[in-house]
Amino acid sequence: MNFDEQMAELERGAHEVLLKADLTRKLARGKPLKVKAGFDPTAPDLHLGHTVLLNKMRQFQQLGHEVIFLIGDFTGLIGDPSGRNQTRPPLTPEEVQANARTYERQVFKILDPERTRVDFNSRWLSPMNAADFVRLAAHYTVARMLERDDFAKRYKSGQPIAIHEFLYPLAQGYDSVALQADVELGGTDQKFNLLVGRQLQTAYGQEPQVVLTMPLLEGIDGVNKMSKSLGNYIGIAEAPADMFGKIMKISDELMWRYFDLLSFRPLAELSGLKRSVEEGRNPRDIKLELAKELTARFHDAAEAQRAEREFLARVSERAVPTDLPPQVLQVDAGGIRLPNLLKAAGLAASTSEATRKIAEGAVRIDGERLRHRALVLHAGADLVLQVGSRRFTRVKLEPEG
RNA sequence: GGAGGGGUACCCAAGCGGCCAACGGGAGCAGACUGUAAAUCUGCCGGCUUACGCCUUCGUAGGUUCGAAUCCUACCCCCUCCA
Repeated sequence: MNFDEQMAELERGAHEVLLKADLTRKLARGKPLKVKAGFDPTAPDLHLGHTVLLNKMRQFQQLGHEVIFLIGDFTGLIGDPSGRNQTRPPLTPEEVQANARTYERQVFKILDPERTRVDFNSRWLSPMNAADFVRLAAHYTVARMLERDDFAKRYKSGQPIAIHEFLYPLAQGYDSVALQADVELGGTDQKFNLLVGRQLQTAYGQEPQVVLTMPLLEGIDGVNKMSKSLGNYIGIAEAPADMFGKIMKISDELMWRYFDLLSFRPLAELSGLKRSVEEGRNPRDIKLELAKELTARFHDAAEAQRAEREFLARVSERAVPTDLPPQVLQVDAGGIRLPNLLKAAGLAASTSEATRKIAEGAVRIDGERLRHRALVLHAGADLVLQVGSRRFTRVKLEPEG
């Protein structure tokens, strides 16, 4: 890969590169760069949104650079002011370690463990004393701090800004100093913090890092950024069938966004796919490719194949899945009424909801629609229950006792 | 420290003695449509009940009343303004 191709690859999908000239210069030296990205210590449950950044880190690795996966266990104590999350309960060292292990398990599906250094910023921030912090704070001005969007807004509208909130960008910026980072990656919402790093590095006599921001991935609703609390996420630890199904559920438009930010396919191939849809190819087939690629990444190719087959059978041909693990439920001699069974099987939150779903025609038994709410099932039955088109479960009824 | 405003279901938000399980919007779920979706239209959206009805819910605890989310008292919490 020549130099220009390398630059193009690194800029792919990026929202901004500051300064590009710095990156060019650093790369031109031909030495591996130290590439840093910070992660919150509290949320080890990664979803596809997080992987946008990881994918970029992976690219750097593939080009031979050193990636530092930095867990912000110290900054986690402060809490990034941009979030509305107020004061967080401090994590114990044991919790931080446990979360770190969870991270590693998930992250190495994308990153190369050989070329990843996992570090914790408490390593250099905890030993700092008050005087050290005063010296650090002296390198930045209030005026510059107030340039930050949310600070500016709050200041203007008279909303409180706690002093300690200023420490977050400073501490994060100091991480770059401590690591002597060449590049820091982050979401667009991190831009300010990343730039503080540049400033502080200069103040500490270092060459400033390159800041590369990645866009925030929209969740499966296609509107809000992907987040667990909004429930519009696809977790990377989800079962193949769930992951596949969720990806297939996104809109055609959003699909291209996912291709850009999540797929490892070369740009040329993507434009080929786009063209083929414009020429009349069914977008569904392209979406299947995306679902397969991502499912294979977090599981494996065989599982992805299987998920695809099941998806096609279930959704396109409306078939009932064949090899569901049965749930065994005990019923007494009088049997169990359908709404209660749906609740017991976990397909409805309450019998009231189950009753409604039956009335709506959403409930099927062995693929057959059923509108009879008073139906009673007895021990010995072995059937597949279904609510809507996607939720299935197989139950076996056994006599009580 | 003083003055005022407010806490309603997953979220926003009406209601201000009975017609309130509580308007409306969003989210969600389902049905129709489809290319799987999206968009659109329709329905549902507290729990229990073989449907007759019953039970719990409007910050918390009491009270007034035949009857309260709505009135009274105390308490808790949030916000705004002034100092």
